[in-house]
Amino acid sequence: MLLQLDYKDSRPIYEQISDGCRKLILAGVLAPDEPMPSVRSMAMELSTNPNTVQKAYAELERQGVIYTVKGRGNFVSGDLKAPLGARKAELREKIAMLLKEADELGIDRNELLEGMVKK
Amino acid sequence: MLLQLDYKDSRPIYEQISDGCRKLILAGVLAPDEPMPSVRSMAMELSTNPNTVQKAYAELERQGVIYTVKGRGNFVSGDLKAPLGARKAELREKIAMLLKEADELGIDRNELLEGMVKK
Amino acid sequence: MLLQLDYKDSRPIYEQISDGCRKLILAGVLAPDEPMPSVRSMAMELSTNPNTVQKAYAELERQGVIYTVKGRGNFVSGDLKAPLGARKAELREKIAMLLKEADELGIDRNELLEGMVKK
Amino acid sequence: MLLQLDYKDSRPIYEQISDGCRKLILAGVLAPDEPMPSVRSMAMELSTNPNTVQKAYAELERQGVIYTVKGRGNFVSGDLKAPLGARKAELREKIAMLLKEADELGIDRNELLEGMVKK
DNA sequence: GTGGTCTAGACCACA
DNA sequence: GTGGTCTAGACCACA
Repeated sequence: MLLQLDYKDSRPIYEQISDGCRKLILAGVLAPDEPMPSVRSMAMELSTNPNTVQKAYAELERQGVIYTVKGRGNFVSGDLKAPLGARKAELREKIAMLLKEADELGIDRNELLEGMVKK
Repeated sequence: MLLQLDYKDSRPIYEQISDGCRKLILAGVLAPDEPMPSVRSMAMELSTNPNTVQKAYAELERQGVIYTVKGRGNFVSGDLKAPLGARKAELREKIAMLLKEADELGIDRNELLEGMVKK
Repeated sequence: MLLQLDYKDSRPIYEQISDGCRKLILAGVLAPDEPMPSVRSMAMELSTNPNTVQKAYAELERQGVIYTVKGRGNFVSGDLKAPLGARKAELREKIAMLLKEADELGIDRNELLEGMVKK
Repeated sequence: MLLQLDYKDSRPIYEQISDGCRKLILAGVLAPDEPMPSVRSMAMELSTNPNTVQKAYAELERQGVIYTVKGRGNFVSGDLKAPLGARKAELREKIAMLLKEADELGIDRNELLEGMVKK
């Protein structure tokens, strides 16, 4: 796995793990039905506690990004349309809030996005 | 003050207060050198702990948005150019990160910003 | 609180707690915006670990039955329509599955429900 | 066999197998004294662990649904009255519990069963 | 081997 | 005071 924990990050460790995995999975780096690293092995790799990884995986399962088979492990979800759509909606909402604040500060949206988006 | 606390907001109370005040001040709703509501009165108004308002004000002072005069209270900064510029840079950086994630998920930037920005 | 843990129950403790609380709340025993017992106090009362109660409360928050205010505690949700509706749908689905199995075994639905429902 | 495992099902694999087989047998799809698929072949067919199928068969034997002849295999019970009656009682009890919860939530039983039972 | 639950206890941010 | 995170470690069911 290509995950890197950052102790300066304000997000808790379990969230860095779930966010990182979700990103990799939704980006297609991990294929559907492929097994995730086991809770224990990922904990070893990241030098963290298995409970912390478990919490991250539980969140991913809740989001529909992975599924758990008892006694066998965790696997990348077969259908990622829903979680991908959900994430897209989240990104849109976050950007909308930031742009709204810019409006209130009198900052022009196009100026704020200068160089970030092709017109 | 036109502040409204939202307990479903994931941000802690003190941050909602400092974010809200900064927004109002940078948007020009509160004029430079005007006095801020006292810590006590704002705590009363928001039904929250004075320590919490204190923490919010400390953050605003750190950002240069307000200044404190011992024994007299807190006042809106006379020169808001620096904090306004800093906030603008923050907004840009946050949006950039969100757009980068969208790229990685294969979401087109223009599609993501659909209806949020005039072309 | 009127909660009783049952160690013979196959459900894990945290689920007994969340199920029990949800039942009490949705039944109207606890009023909206009333504070839940603190994580620590409920753990004491049930002679269980605070982490276990926390897990139960996290589940209730996810279901929209309670909301958490950092540093203040957990409170009964103000609007219980959604979780009540969700629970009703769950009950319907469970009953439907049981009735479907009865059909397959050749058991008449009306006979199975004998004495449980007024015609 | 017409069994289908569902990894999204919350029941463990062995229980899905025993539930599924019991359903087929009690519904008359498999005739009394007919041989069950061997543990090995069913494990192959379901791509699961033989231990898991073994556990499912043990459960079915305990319930009187099948019987085991050492060295020869597992066979559908000759007399299914007892297990059928037991299952019916189980279904009744489960439904009764769900209806009781509905009562406590103020949901009308007839409304909950809407469309599921002829009056 | 796998994940799931639970405990005891520490430490933190927040109000 | 409150909840949130994390660790270390035990024990269990399941495959």
